[in-house]
Amino acid sequence: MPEIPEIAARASEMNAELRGKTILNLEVLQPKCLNIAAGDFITALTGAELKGTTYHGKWLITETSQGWFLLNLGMGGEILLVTRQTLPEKRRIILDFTDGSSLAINFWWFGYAHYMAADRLSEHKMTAQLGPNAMDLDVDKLRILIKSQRTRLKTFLLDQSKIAGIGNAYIHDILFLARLHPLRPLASLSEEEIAHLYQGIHAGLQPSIDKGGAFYELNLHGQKGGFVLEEILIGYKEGQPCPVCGTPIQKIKTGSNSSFICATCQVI
DNA sequence: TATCTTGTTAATCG
DNA sequence: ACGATTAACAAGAT
Repeated sequence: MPEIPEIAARASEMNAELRGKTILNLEVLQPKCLNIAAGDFITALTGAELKGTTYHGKWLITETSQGWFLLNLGMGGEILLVTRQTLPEKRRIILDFTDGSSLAINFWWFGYAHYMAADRLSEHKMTAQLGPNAMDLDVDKLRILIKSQRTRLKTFLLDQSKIAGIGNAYIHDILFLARLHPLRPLASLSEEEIAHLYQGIHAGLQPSIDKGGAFYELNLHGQKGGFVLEEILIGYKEGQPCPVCGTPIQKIKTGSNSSFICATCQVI
């Protein structure tokens, strides 16, 4: 479940370690994750030199000498810098570089590997529709976004077209830190509560950003992120005591997904 | 075996 | 048009 902390770490690693590598050839083991035919994808990127990598929401965006390479790891996956001799068992796309290294990309379930021509990045719908990165929002922009919506808080935070990069893993702690219930109607939030939400987004994401993402995702060298289970406050801790008041943490249904809350600290 | 899970889009209904 | 809900899609763990 890569969200902002994991994606930011991957972008930084790719930016530092892949820049300057030239693609010798590509192997596509799962054509359905592409946005164009596999043959066209391979033709487009063969011979391309990788440049910088940035991210927008859950998308990794790499500039190459022959256009854009965009990756979305979906519900989780690995981007491993290996060689043909050390290929991981699970891979869906492989980029072989002229220096003998290879990039093996896997999604554990859904994911996307897209190509856009150099002058057509703005036509890539899935990234063009994204809102600002969660950590780039200031409290005034957040207030304006909230005023224009009438849904519930959790739905809003997960809507990538409003705020990009928050997923259903970090959101439990973000809402707990803000002392807000996931089902709160947006329109009922006070100015003070919006300020708490802003602080919750930062306080919930920053520790993991500082540690290269969560333990359940791997970096380019197969090492786990430094943000460990013990640092998660209430997410996935059903039945354990709330760290603030001791009330057992509850798992509740919020629409089609689940949320972990402290029913004492987070009142609707 | 049946159910659950991290993402995103599309279709539908009110 | 908007919000809510559901299904679908390429798996894997329990």
